[in-house]
Amino acid sequence: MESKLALSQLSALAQENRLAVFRLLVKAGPDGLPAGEIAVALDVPPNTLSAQLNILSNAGLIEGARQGRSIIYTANYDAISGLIVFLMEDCCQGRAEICTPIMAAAQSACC
Amino acid sequence: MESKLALSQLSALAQENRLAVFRLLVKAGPDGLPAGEIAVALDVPPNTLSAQLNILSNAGLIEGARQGRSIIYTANYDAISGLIVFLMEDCCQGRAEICTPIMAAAQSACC
DNA sequence: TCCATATTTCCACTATTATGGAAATATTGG
DNA sequence: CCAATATTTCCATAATAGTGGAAATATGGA
Repeated sequence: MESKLALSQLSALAQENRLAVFRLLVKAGPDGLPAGEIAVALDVPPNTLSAQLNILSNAGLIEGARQGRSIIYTANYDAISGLIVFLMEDCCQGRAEICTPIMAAAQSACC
Repeated sequence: MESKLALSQLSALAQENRLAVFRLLVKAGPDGLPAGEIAVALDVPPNTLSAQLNILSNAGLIEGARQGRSIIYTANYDAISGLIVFLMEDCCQGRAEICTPIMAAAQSACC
């Protein structure tokens, strides 16, 4: 069931620190950030952050890769794309006037 | 703080029944559905559903309007638009190659 | 006014989630 | 091998969210 994934992603994002982590990583781009820097940036103890990174990672929203002593986390752009598609997919059953302004707003916010 | 609203919307959507309610109302379109029909469709007791509708409504994702004995709920398309914008807004700081495929996927899922 | 219908509010109980101290694991350099 | 650094896992406690029975409120019709 596809909605299980969407649900886990929404749950993962539905928490202040995790939403901040995700947005930080989205901003950081493909290079990502090490866990320690995220912890400092958000002022969260490393073990607490670790649990939160794990939740985001299990939901597929971020990915971690060890690089030396650090673990570098990056946003998974495909996942957020999939989530947006899931939220939108039944939005315009023949009524393009409903969804066109939504896409236009997203488009202009992005590029 | 704009993220408070986004957080309440993500929390509202991060629950099986509420996500189902929201998607049902998105599909139902501008005419919406009465609370009772939603309760039957999702097989949830009316008082439980009422609490869930309230959470979605407080987050601004749906709106209820009394019509006779029923209360008709409709999806708030502006709210979901705003949430998508919030999740996307810092996604491409000069790197259009990151966000373009995301928007393209959303576009094709929608219209 | 009285009754049936539709939905909500109140409230207590249960379940899930968040948090961070302490200890464990992994890596690099000396 | 040992010490330092980076991060995670384990675990117990605290906080938040979900659930539905029972009663309350709102509306429309006889």
